[in-house]
Amino acid sequence: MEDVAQIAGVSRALVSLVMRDSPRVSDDSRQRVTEAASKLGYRPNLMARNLAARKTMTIGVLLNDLHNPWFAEVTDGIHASAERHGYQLILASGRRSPRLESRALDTFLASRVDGIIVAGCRLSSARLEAVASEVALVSVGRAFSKVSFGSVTTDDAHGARLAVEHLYELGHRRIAHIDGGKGAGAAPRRTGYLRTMRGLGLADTSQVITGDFTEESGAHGAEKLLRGSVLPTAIFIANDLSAVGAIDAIERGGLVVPDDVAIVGFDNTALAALNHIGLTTIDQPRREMGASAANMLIDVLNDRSELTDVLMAPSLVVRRTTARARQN
Amino acid sequence: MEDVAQIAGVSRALVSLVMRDSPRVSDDSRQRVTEAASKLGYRPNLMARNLAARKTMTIGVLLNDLHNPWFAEVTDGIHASAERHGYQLILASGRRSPRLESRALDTFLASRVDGIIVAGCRLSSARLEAVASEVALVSVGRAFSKVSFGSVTTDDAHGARLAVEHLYELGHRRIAHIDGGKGAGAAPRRTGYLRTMRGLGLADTSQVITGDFTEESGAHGAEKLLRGSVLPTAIFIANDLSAVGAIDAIERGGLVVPDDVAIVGFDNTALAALNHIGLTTIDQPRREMGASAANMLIDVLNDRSELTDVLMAPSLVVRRTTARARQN
DNA sequence: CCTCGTAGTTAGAGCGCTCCAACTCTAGAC
DNA sequence: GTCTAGAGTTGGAGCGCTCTAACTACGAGG
Repeated sequence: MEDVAQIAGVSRALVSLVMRDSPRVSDDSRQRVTEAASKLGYRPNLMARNLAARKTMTIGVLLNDLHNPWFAEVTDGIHASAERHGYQLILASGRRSPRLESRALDTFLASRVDGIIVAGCRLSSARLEAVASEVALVSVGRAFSKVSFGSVTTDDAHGARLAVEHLYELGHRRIAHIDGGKGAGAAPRRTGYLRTMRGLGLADTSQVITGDFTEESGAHGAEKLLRGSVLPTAIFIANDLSAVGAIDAIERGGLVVPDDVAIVGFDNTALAALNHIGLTTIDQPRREMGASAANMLIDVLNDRSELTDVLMAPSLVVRRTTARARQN
Repeated sequence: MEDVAQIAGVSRALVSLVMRDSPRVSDDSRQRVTEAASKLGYRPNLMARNLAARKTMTIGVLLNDLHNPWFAEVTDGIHASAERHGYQLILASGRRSPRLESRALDTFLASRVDGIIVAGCRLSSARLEAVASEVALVSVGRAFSKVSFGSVTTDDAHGARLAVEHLYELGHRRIAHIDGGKGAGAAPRRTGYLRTMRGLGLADTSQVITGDFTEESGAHGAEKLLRGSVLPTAIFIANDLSAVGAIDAIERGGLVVPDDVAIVGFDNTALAALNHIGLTTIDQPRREMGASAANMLIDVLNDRSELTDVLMAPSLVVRRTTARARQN
């Protein structure tokens, strides 16, 4: 920086101003500095800058699992919002391990990020609260009750309701559910299903099979249903991956989707959209969730608002795995 | 840090040594410092540390597309190796845009990362070379000829050969190829296909349809083949996603996979492994590629070796979209 | 009893930047 | 011609750490 200043014939402070795009620099000086900088291949040192400025303009984003496209889309939303407001992103993957997640958060804190967004985080409420006491934090995809950080989640119960009502309107009455066990969002989807069934007067035909969001659990769940005495005419399944497993099991069992059994998934991942699969499913506005989380965080960082809990509305996406129920 | 030193009754420098796990500290002092630190909630400032130490022990990882699971697995490999050697990772997503990729690299340089790994990067050789002149760089998934940085890639041509030979051994003779156009790795896969066909004396029945690695292009390619006068009995397709599109088109055309047309994909993504799809494909050792790239980089950073070009061996994964050719 | 080596510790000079207060220099108002 | 405002610029004091070289004990060796 010193050298750039010397070549441009100005002071170090002026170079700093130019580098930060300050408006209080004459065009003449600006150009001289810019030229000197590029001639020397000078590039401001971010660490020194952040250290001196006492802020980093970066947001730490902790992704639970890079393998799940859900996170990619949430990140897209975060990215868009952060970029618009001039914030940098630094990503870290927890690789499904709470230990790694915790360590990544420590790194964020040590790097003095201005704020943190955790997506699908498995960490305990207490741990997150400890982190949130040092820096603003927003959780997306998982809600926490009365805590010191914000959250953005989908209304899973409502999504379940959309799925069941869609099937009901198609004439289905025996609607089963393969759930996601203890996974994130599984509980509200399950209770949403049960409550809607009850509301429609179908309480006595409702049936929940335990699953765990994997393809295999979907297949097992479907097989279990196929073996039952009364076959359901439709199955609402807690996520797309499980739904694909279920479809597979059903077809192997010699039945046809959607003619014999209609299927509704959850998440609307790219998987569901594949033509070969064409899964009817419940969409979560993932990009918007990411953007909303980032906006909330940035607003808080600039003292424009408080951290809150945002609930997003899911929506039904009809494809080819649901059809009108046959008379039977 | 000053406060911690005071409470522990030692000097600032000693606190620094304790924080860095230096062995030249007595157990007594170490404990006193540790206690004082946790009492004060003190956490070393990474920026200040890196600034003073003139190294960051972090590797910047540029991922081209978070949506593609290929990158997640490569990252897993990088992560494992980096962790073992005490390096941090900072991830950035280029979101398929060369502009964003370039900007992410600038951020890495400004952050003074010790090294950079780019995965599936779309940037020009010249741009990467400019970056590589400032800091060690390794490219994974895309090879460059005689340049100043390392690379780790799969032997795509060999993979293509495995695919074609597999089909040949099953009795197929009319084997078409739907390629990946200008995408990364598409060219060697195409030439590998052509060369193998020629080697097997099938030059006159070889046929290349242009694609672009998307599902749609696979479907279009298959439709084009279906409209042809002589239907191939097998198709080798440049990646799994396109292969799924092709299967879809073939089934919509009233034909059966693999009985009427056998299909081989490339990449062995999770998609291929789905039971509902069961795609025969060519596997790339993605984790190993990531680990290899990280190892190479770290070795170079510690002056243990030079940057080189590593070629990984792909392998055939047989599932249910290939079968013995019918007599016809 | 006096060196000598070693483990443990320390002061102080940076690392490369931002920010503040103060300064200089026009140009317009009177 | 003086005064003032504001634009443009400057020096210097940090930001929170590491690192070097030097210093202090303290027991072993002569």
